Amino acid sequence: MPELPEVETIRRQLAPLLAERTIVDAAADANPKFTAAPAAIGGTVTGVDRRGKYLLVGLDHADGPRELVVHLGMTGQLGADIDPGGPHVRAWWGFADGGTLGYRDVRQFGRIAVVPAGRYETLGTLGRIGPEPLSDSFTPAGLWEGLHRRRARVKTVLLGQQVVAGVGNIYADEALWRAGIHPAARRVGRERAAALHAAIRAVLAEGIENGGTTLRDYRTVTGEAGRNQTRLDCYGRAGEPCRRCGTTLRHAVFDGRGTTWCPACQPR
DNA sequence: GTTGCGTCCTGGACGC
DNA sequence: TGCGTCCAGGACGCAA
Repeated sequence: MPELPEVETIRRQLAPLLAERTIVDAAADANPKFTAAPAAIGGTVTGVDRRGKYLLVGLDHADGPRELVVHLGMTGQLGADIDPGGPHVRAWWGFADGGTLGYRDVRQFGRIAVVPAGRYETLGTLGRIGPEPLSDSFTPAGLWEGLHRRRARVKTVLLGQQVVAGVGNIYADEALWRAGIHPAARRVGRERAAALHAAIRAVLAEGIENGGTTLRDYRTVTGEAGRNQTRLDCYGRAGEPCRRCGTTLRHAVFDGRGTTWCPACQPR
């Protein structure tokens, strides 16, 4: 399930692969989530950026600068070696030099859009997305204010993308474990918000350093698995002893999301 | 405006 | 071995 570290890993591989190439052909699945892919035809790639979990491919186009926006959802994969006619391929783009870029997505939770550059207001979450967690715009005070305004569970707020961008289920569990905060807490003080701020940055930075977390579907552009899954302290370890205190980690569903936490280190 | 639940979607795991 | 059921979760729609 691609979160910020996985998407950033893909972005870093994709940028040199797509640089200055012109899209001359494309096709998409009938699912409306993907039908926008051909709107990139005619564009020359100017760069590959990322915002939260969204990949932003800049395009120099005759009708003005555009952006190809790709969200990988749960099982989305991008790759030059993805056969456009292969199973679960929802879209592909062909380049003037003859190569292709395929988008495969088994569960179809991803989505593709093409918009005028920088115009994200029609894209729901991306139009309201919060600060990049590894940038200076994400501060302990800003996180505290974002949490303080809300009465939802702290983990639900993190997953909402409006207080901080790019955090998904895995890294939310990991960051809350590191900060010692119960995932269902509805109030977080300034001190604990600062600890959570540091934890979010740390787990995401480590995730990027390790090339992302592969639990099942995630693969880089070159088809490799990430290495971060061996470093997880909390997510997916329910029933096992906490690495900090030895207490058995618990699992429950909060707001529809499977959640693992340590009842001793993360008291309610 | 906020919160929380249901839905989409499919392969794998599991039980019988 | 084969079948049915459950589970995973990001984003979005909708009701309260």
